[in-house]
Amino acid sequence: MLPVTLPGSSDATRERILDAAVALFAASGYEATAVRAIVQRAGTNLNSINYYFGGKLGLYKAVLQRELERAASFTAQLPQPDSKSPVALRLEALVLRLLTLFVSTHSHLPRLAALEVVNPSGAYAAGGLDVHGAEQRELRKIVREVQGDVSDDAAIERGVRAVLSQCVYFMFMSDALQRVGSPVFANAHAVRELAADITEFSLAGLRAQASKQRKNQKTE
Amino acid sequence: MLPVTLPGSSDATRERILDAAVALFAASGYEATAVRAIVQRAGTNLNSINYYFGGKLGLYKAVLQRELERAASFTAQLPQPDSKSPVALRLEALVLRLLTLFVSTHSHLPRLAALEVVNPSGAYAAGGLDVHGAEQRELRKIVREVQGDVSDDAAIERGVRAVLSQCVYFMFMSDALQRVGSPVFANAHAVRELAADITEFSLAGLRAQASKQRKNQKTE
DNA sequence: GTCTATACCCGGATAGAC
DNA sequence: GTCTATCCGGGTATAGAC
Repeated sequence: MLPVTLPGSSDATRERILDAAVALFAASGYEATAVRAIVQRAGTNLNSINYYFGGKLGLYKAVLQRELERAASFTAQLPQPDSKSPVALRLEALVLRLLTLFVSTHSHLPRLAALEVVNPSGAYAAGGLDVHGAEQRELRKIVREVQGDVSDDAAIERGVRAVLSQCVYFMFMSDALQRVGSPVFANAHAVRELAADITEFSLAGLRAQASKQRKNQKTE
Repeated sequence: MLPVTLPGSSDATRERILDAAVALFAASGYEATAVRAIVQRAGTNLNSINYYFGGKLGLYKAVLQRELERAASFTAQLPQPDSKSPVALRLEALVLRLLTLFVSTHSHLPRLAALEVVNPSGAYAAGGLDVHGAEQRELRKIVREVQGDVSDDAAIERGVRAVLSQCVYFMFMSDALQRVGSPVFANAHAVRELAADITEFSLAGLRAQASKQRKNQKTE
């Protein structure tokens, strides 16, 4: 057994490797990044990755884990409205939380996640967005609330998909949009405006879905 | 100069290579697929790729081009409503066209495009969705029409993004959803239902955006 | 225990001989 | 058109220096 992930072996070297690795993995994906490039950027020896993480895959997993933890602790400190607040407010807060996760310029998580969804590396078997399980559960709750009496499981799924897809869009596209030169979200203000817009759009959409459903149920 | 893309050098071998390549590129992406795997699948010699396409990259470009042409000729023969039809119908037809492009199980284009957007290979410089320029232009037109008098450029952008994001979602996610075991769209009927749902949702959303805009303009 | 230098083996792409 | 050789870069294992 190698001293791969022992928390006791905490070193600055380990962190330096992680910092270098997350940037390169995010830039080019798992397969395309060479360990030699990582150690060069980190200023360490070729074997350091093997020593600290047991190999390239171990390093990759450590990178993903650290990014997930950071993102979780970040969203945890975002303002969360009271559960008695009106749905509109709660939805807007949730959308903002999702967008912050997906578009944040200070984290490499969105890029890593996008790469992982499109081209799973096997590091996370069920590579999906189950990462954000808490957010998804809350979204379901809100959708059901807006749909009211007509909400069956299928209707909820449709609503969740409609809202979520508008947010995930930026996870996949923010880099591509930037590349083309489209207006991106530099500051927090722009993100808040976007969240408000998506909320407005989605609330109306959800209600329309529900009223359609109501009509269909009558004719049956 | 090598006889790389000359239409005259048409051979069955060339097509066999293309068929094998598109499947493998779509499965694993450009970098991850080995030339050896392609020729093995095609039943040709190792050097055949070099001979017909001048190299791996040349083959990849040829694959993309062929898929794009096929997709274009396919959507061209989809029913297109009269421009005098009500917006709802035109929007639904457009959404269906987009979804067909993004979710079609008989084409590898969506997967290739998703890979290319997230991880551009340089084969297409402005790697975006400008591919579907015609669809985007029509979408802008419809959005402006729904928004009516309050539509400025920014408002149109917001509307287009909201509708488009719901469709592109499936380009990125359909494989991941399938992997998790979520209900996917096996038949054309399911896709039509989805298109109807997205249209319903989006029409309501667009109108809400417009009325919000109207209110804002008053208070200014 | 932490870091370094080197050697190994594999697989990929391309080019040249036939 | 085909087969073979060559070269390169990849990740990993080993042995040794601090």
